Amino acid sequence: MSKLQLDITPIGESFSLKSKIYQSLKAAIMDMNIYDSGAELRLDERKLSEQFGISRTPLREALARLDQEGLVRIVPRRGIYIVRKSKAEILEMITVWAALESMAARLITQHASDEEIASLRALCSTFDGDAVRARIDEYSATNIRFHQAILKMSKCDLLNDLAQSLFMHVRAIRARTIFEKDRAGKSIVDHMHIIEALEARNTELAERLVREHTLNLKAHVERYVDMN
Amino acid sequence: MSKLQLDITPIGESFSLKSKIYQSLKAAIMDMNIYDSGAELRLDERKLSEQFGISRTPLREALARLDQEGLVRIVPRRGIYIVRKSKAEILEMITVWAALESMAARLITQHASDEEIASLRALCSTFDGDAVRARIDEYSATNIRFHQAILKMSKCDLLNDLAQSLFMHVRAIRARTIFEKDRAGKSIVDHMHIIEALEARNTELAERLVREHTLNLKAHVERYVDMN
DNA sequence: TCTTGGTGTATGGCATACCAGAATACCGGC
DNA sequence: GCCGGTATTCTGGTATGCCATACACCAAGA
Repeated sequence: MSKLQLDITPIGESFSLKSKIYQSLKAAIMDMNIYDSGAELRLDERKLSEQFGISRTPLREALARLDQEGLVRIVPRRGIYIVRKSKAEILEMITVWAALESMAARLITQHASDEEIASLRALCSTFDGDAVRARIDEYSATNIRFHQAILKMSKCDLLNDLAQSLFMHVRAIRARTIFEKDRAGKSIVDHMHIIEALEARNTELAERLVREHTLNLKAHVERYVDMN
Repeated sequence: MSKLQLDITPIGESFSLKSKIYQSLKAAIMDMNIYDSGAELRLDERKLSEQFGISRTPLREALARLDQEGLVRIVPRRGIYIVRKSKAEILEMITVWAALESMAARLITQHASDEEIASLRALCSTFDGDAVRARIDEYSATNIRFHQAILKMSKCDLLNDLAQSLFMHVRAIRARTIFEKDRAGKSIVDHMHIIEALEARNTELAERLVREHTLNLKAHVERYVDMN
């Protein structure tokens, strides 16, 4: 079947240099394990601009943006440093995450379709019992997708975007904590209960379960995670 | 009593040009009634840099920051425009605000001192009954301070900062809606109930009251505010 | 040996010049 | 008078160079 209409080009997006640099730097920082004690946390404008093969201006704009997002800190006439979040800051982020995601759950019970809610089961049912222990990393990815799906399903872009930007900072911690198998097992049970509450359109219960689930993570981090 | 020690200057902070420009522009945009149909929404880099008496570079950095915060939109090779938030976006902001402030209330019941909570009464008791109608603008300011005090009392900086950045966008709407005297009266009653719940350390109730109070504002805006 | 002053260097802040894409104005042909 | 094409201009993007400050190192004097 031949095309009857012009399939307009994917618009190419024509990314500017600064946005490409921004994404590249962000990815690089997030890939790097910044909580490793031997990590190099200092960045150099001129060296980076040389490595990227661009001038300092777009690089500076990208760095300024990362600075605003809290991934990097620019100290006038001192240097640019990758930020290592303190434990207190991580805990605050998890707290805010709890606020956002519980509101998302509330919205889902009011606005999402049954089909959408049902789709959450796919992000949960793949694992049960011992399967978790065997494929921890795979479970971890699914776990993350579950929470992101909830945020997205709220259909509130702002809620989703804010949570996303928080997640960026918390992901390293989250991945670390999930390794304790007790938490992984309990997590799946929590998720099932959350789905059931959403399906029952029980607004208050869904909100509470989501909040408690995340606040449990907070308590766990507070008690057991040592960040030097 | 004469000083026995040098009172070292508060270090002057030595704000950089870009941060000064940023604050100046931000204040200017917020002062301006951008929802007036006759408002000039276009900004010109070169003209602004001339008016400020600086070069384009720091100005651009300030604008980039405003762009990120959503106050301004930079369109490559087209222009820089002051953003007029859509009603949908305002509603999303109020929703997120509700999530944040209700979490703040929760934290207050757990961590704030009795004295702190009691101090909220000062932001509420000054007005009763007819006094509101007489001094609407004064009440409006107090009303705003009440909510900001709650956010701050949560002692969660992130929560406070995020809410603050949302508030910047919503303030114009908030000021407008408070003029209906029914809302002002009901608002005071709500505030009193919130304070009582906080004092009773009733976590769930305080959280719910705060959330409902803000979601009521959302419903009101959704129903009655016309933003063209 | 310790302190102090100076100098060199590294680094980000700022100014300026040029570039490329987009909108608009202008002009010629139909 | 209308349409299409070209030239000009307007605008943000990028490159580059100078400047001010913070720090390190070194030398001279107490």
